[in-house]
Amino acid sequence: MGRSPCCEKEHTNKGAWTKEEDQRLIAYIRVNGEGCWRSLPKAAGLLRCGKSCRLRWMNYLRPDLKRGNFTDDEDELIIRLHSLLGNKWSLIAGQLPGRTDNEIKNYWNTHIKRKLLSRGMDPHTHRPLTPVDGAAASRPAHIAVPARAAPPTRRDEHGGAAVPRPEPRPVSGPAGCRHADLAPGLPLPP
DNA sequence: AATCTCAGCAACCGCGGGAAC
DNA sequence: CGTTCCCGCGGTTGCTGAGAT
Repeated sequence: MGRSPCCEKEHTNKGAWTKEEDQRLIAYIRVNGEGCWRSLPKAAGLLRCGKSCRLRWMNYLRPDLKRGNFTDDEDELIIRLHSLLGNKWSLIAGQLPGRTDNEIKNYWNTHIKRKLLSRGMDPHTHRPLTPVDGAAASRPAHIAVPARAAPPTRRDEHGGAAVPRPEPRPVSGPAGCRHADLAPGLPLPP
């Protein structure tokens, strides 16, 4: 019943991606487009599970990714969307072209949380932390406000897995797979 | 100069929804 | 109609490098 036999998890690599793996994945998707992640690794000659390939492509290799510091506008938009949607990172990412849910999630946890706390706002409820005045006064002691200048350190190397960003290039749609792309966008409230 | 601490980020894990048999 | 499987999402982990001591 059901479908054909499923993904064998043995004989798959884990951890950081190598340049060669990246290039194989890019090359395959350039030709065949996104989608059918389960069969992709085998077809592309990768010893990875489809899930891992999808993640790598979506979060790092996609040509339309921005890969840079978030602007103040983006910050504010993320904060606003988070107050409306909660931790629906994929929905929030849908409103920020070139940004991924994983990137936004990481950015939220490392930067925006602190930003809100320094304003005296609860990052979860988006309400003032306590009735008492002053942001710093109400900040929990264990939560540090930007301890460092937080320079825009974008480690393009991670375990030697980084690869030069591929030049932007339209990718053909899912080749025969059922799922559609993420909905184009949510109507933003006034 | 060496060591320690912590921020930042890529990648993994587990689960739920929904489509394919 | 029930079962199986794929896809995508959110949460978490672990590694790396920069700053502090």
